[in-house]
Amino acid sequence: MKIATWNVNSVRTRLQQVTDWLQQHSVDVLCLQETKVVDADFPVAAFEQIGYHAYIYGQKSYNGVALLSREPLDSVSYGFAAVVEAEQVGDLDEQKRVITGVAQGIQIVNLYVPNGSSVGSEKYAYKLQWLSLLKQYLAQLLAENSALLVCGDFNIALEDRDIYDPANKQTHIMSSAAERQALQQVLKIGLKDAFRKFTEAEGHYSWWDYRAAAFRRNLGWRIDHHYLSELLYEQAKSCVIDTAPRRLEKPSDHAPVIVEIG
DNA sequence: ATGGCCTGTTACACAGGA
Repeated sequence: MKIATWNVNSVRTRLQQVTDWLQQHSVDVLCLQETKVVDADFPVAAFEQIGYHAYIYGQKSYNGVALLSREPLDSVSYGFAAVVEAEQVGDLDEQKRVITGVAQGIQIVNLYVPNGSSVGSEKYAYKLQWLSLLKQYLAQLLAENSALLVCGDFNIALEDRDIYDPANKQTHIMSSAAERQALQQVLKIGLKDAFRKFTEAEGHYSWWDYRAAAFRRNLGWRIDHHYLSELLYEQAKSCVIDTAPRRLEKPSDHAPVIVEIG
């Protein structure tokens, strides 16, 4: 079973690229982030025409996540509040960043973690608070299903080898100590990085800034991840970043990451 | 040293991204 994650930076702008990619790769489930569209305007038909069911959770202009699946998914739910007590969630579901569903028994969680803007900002505090709630949310899901896959755009590079230049990591968003610690706390419930099961080397990234010819120079960050529960980690067969779509005209700034289970 | 680009909005610059 193949599951992919891809921050497409607007599903409408990237529609042709995403449908082309699906037809070339025929993954079982594709998790999209930054769809940037309200549900009524999501291009559902374009995906149904190529054999995918679409489960969408969007908002106007910003954020937005979706699950595209060859087979219908079971138990699809939207936001933290489907799992965690409402008083714990507070306003953290206002931005549409969390969707989950079950495919062939695997609980697939698709996340768009807040960017955080800059270290010490209000958005940064929001990001850390959001990650704290995420831990509760995932712990509860894992207690109900030991086959848990958590993927998406985490906006965090966990290790220095995940960054082209870690020189300013402490002050840079996506690599500060507090962000890394917050994500480590989440992973402590029993999740492991699928990519690092197969690849130890540095220089593998999933996001490159549009500016300064960053992709051509491979000045990137690995911030899009597949985290697997122990059960699935043992079954993982491969995990690769597909840089081909990043080379196209008008690409997303992120590349898709594909994991194969069982 | 800085910022460089891209998307969506009811826009004709801005916020937000990372």
